[in-house]
Amino acid sequence: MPFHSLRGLASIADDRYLSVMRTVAALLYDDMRAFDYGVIVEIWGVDRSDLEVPRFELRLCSAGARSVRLNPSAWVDATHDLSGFAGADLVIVPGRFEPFAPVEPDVIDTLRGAFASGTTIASLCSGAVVLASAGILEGRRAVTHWELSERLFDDYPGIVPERDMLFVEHNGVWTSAGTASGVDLCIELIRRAHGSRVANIVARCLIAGSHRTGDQAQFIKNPLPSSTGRKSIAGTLDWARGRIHQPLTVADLARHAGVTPRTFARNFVATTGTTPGQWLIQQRVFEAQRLLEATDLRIDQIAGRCGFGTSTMLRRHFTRVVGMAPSAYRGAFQRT
DNA sequence: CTAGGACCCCGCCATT
DNA sequence: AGAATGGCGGGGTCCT
Repeated sequence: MPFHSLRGLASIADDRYLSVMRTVAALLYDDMRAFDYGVIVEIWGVDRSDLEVPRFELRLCSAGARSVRLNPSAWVDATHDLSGFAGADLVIVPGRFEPFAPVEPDVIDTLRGAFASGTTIASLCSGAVVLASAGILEGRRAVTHWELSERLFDDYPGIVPERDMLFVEHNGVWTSAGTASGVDLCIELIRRAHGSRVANIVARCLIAGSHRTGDQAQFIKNPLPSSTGRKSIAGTLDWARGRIHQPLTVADLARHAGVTPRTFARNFVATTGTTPGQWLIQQRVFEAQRLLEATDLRIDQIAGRCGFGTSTMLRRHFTRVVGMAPSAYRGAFQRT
């Protein structure tokens, strides 16, 4: 199965391109989080070509190609030294348990070089500190684990701080809040490069929720569906997804749930981490992605079927959420 | 692109 | 008291 080429498609607000992404270089260094290592290997290191997922070349790069010590304790062998960053489509920097400990100058230089050459760069958890110390986050929106936010943003005032996000992208640089949200970030990277169909397959393999978007809060007060109301939030979400082609409003959802809009919105945020209106838009965009990939419907027909009244509305929200226009998305990902 | 009306979101407070 | 709810206002976003 050929790779879809994204060359020539602009990422958000920048001329940096998310290229085809088949070579992924991960930084290995001492004290790195075993979980982050696991995420990287699980996402890009497992051959799922039998499920029509592109095969990736995963390079595990450390200074001098030395073995590194994971935390909690394990040793991992590198496959490349730092020259493995060259020519990669994505460089990914995992977190450490001592995030502010100094990093070898070679690593910083190599990261800067990769960034300067236009490579997409992503950090997991406290890996954002390494990006910051390389100057890569200067002037960019970034997020990190909530326990590190204050110090990171104090130490590097040039960063545009984001706090209530799971992950964020700014001009080809991606940062994620930590641990589990790294999975969400990695799946989103795959979605951008290979489409939501492939991303959903990978998410399914990981038994991960494939629809956690970056703009959700890091804290979800009540992660289990509350059944205290007449009908659960989850039930209302299913109901709404089943009629996403209709012009639903937040008031409609509240009515279905049997509570006032104020209470509904409050419970909704506590349960899902996002607001009802944003969730609706997100669901409509998901449906639009599905239709763009799987059908030949015109853009205005798709707008009607996913609940956007007009193609203008579809284009506006789609571009904001996905990072490219609907037509470009179809050109890259439509199954023929 | 702009305008203005509808809708959404959130803090605040009273009520249950 | 403490928790959950619902009403209200205004500032922001969305939509026609």
